[in-house]
Amino acid sequence: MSQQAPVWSVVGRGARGAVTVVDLDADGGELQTAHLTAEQWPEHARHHEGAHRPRWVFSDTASWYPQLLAAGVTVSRCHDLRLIHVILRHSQLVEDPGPVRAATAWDAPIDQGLEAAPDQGATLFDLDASASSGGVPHDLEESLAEFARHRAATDGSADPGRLRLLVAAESAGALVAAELHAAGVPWDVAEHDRILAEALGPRPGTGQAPARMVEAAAEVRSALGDPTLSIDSPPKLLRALHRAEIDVESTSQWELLEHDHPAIEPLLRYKKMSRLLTANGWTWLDEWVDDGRYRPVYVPGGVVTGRWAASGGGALQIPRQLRPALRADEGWRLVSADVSQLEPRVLAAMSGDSAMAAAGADRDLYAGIVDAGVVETRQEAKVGVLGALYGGTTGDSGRVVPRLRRNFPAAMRLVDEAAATGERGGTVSTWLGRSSPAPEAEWTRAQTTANLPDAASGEQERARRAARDRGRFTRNFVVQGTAAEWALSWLAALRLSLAGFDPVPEAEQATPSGPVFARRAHLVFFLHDEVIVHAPAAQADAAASAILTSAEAAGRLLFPGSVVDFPLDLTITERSPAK
DNA sequence: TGGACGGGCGCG
DNA sequence: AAAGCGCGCCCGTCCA
Repeated sequence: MSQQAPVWSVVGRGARGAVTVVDLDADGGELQTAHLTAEQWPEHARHHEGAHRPRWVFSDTASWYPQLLAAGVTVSRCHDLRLIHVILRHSQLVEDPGPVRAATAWDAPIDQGLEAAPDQGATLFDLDASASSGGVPHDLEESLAEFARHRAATDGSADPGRLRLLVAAESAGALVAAELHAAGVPWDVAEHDRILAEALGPRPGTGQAPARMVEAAAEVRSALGDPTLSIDSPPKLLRALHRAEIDVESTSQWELLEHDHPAIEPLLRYKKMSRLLTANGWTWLDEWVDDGRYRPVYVPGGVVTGRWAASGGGALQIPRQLRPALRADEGWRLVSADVSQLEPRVLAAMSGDSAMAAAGADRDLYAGIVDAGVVETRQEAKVGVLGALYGGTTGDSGRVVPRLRRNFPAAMRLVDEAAATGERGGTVSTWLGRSSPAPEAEWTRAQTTANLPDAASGEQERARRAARDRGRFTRNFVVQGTAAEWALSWLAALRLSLAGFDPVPEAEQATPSGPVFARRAHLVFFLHDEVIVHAPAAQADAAASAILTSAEAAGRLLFPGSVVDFPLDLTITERSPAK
């Protein structure tokens, strides 16, 4: 009897760290089962991956995959039950009611337990079988049952094709997130220290402020005539500003900039330094950079729109100022790419707005809007488009949006309708079918009571404001969420492409003791619309091509037949420019 | 003492 | 210059 090749391999944990792998055929029929010890499991995975390339079904990729990576095993594809559950549970494309809608252990909070155990995934086998990390079940029976619910929900959905793309992209993202953490961003500690010293003065002793901050603080106190002022306390600072007759409502930099007073310049300088020191100073360096690698913890699906979040290390907020600290290893290159104006392009594609697509035909969509005669300046175009995406109503944005509405009717109709749906308390969905969360009970209650005949006017106003707030959220949700889907599709294609690169010889490895993919071009950073690949110099051009090809593939996959393209700004450097 | 919360600011 | 969306992190303040 010939052995049928598995399409899916469902992984589950048994007693005392044992692992069971059940292979399924395309219809979910069980083919064979392997019972393994914790020690046997990575080797089994390596062999199984090499022989069959199944789609691995993990209860939670963040719990399973780091161990494989630590053992030098990578996999091509997976299905992340935890992440996909969240999507299917809320998607408007999925039949309702249905088995996947029922409350189960798979509804566990998304980040529980992850923060406690971001490294190496040792937790999964340290815990006994009844416990769970990440809040979701890891045992085989639960995983098989949940996986069957996923397939039923997807197959029976209003659009199985789109949902399958979303499921694959989200799961690929989970693999990428684990691999990014394992790889780490090559980080030049000396350069980081140099930037800090240049901005703040040399590293001070424990409990001491850097010299240049001390100077700036003294200048502020002197200019405000308050020798003991604690500048870090906004209320105290505000009172001191008022005493000096600087009439501001807050201590934020943009408001301070409007005033002319000798205290303003040193104060802004102090704030800038304080921010750098507390967010990315020497303490951050000590805590987050180890052995020349910065390893933030990524949280796929951490944002309701489908964007990733980060937990610890502030991966989403590395200041441009520190970009030069990203430096390729000797003999390696950083291949960086970001998409020009991803969100408006996504809007043009999903709405089929041919005028907006035409405006984006060249690399700069904002310049295209100016060239089309819609607005006078690039700045107006940018502010207007952001206003359209975010729901801006005031200032320049409010003035320009009506012009966009006339010139890009299809695009504007899509976001305007998303906003109207949100204001009514309705649900909107991304292009591939991720749906917005239902309004909170308190929101609904406020809308209901505000509509009663005897509602107070203040109550009505509050309810209207809450409705508009929600409208801006749903307006942006469809675009931000679809952009996230494009970016995940880009990542998914790119990581598979890079996985096909040949390993470089031992002597040229970036991190000889690092994960297996560190021997060839590999992803080291991802931020919404931007990727950085760390590549041996000889593979840099090929990596750049892979990045471009993957972006084209993502566009075709999501928007087949669309004329909208997604141009990249791409650079190959040894050291990341500050931009 | 310790958690919740908001101001402020970095990123897209 | 921000505005209008989405985040995370640090700080000070408030309150139990």
